[in-house]
Amino acid sequence: MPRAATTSDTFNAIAEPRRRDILAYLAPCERPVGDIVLALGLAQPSVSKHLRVLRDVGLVDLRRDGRQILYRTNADGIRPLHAWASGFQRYWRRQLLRVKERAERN
Amino acid sequence: MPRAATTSDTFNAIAEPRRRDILAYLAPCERPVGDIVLALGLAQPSVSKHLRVLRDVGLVDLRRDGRQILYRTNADGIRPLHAWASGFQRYWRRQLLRVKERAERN
DNA sequence: TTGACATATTCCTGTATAGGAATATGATTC
DNA sequence: GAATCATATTCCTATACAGGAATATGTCAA
Repeated sequence: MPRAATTSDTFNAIAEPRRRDILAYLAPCERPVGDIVLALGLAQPSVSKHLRVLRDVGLVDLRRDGRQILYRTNADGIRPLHAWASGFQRYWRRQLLRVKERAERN
Repeated sequence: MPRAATTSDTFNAIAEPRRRDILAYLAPCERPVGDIVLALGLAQPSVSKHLRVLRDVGLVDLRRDGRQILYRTNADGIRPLHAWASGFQRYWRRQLLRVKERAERN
């Protein structure tokens, strides 16, 4: 079996560096596709396809405005990722504590 | 071009659900490979290969103990992921604030 | 309606897998 | 050293996919 489908898994969606770039670019405020194309220097179809994936997993929302389509990040979509990473924090603390203790013992 | 290599990118490494399972299992304390195999019900070669990837991107460390090899999560390896996700938090707050304001206005 | 603009969707291809099976490496005990 | 236990590494195959090119869809203006 190959890798899991990007469309079904948020983690796979953000595995692609360009999609992370797009998310970062959209984070401050919503933008039309054309702006993303110019800002990141990617081909328009490529951007559209990445946006499609991000949309399928709920990482971005869109809204039509005349000829343009404005995209924006979706807080709820990103939250699970943050939650997952945060879940390890208490273990990090424990690890850091251990390191500290070892240092003090010597 | 296909997706980026799992070995070069932390995000790709955690894109695989089984690797996330392994990380979660290792988070509380270090474990030999055999324990992971039993706990997650995966084939031994499969686990070894996943551990290889996790190791290459610095998400886990290992230590030999006789015949066994004990693996443990590496806090420093996971921190960048958490940092990335956290970077969006201030925008989430802004979004949540907007939602709240709209609600109060109505 | 015709054209121009903005974005989305095929179609095609090379590539990096993930899993299974078989095998190799390494360490321990007798 | 031989047998055994624990883990790693090939080799093979099917598959999802990212990018490029071409095309389709949808919207506005004249």
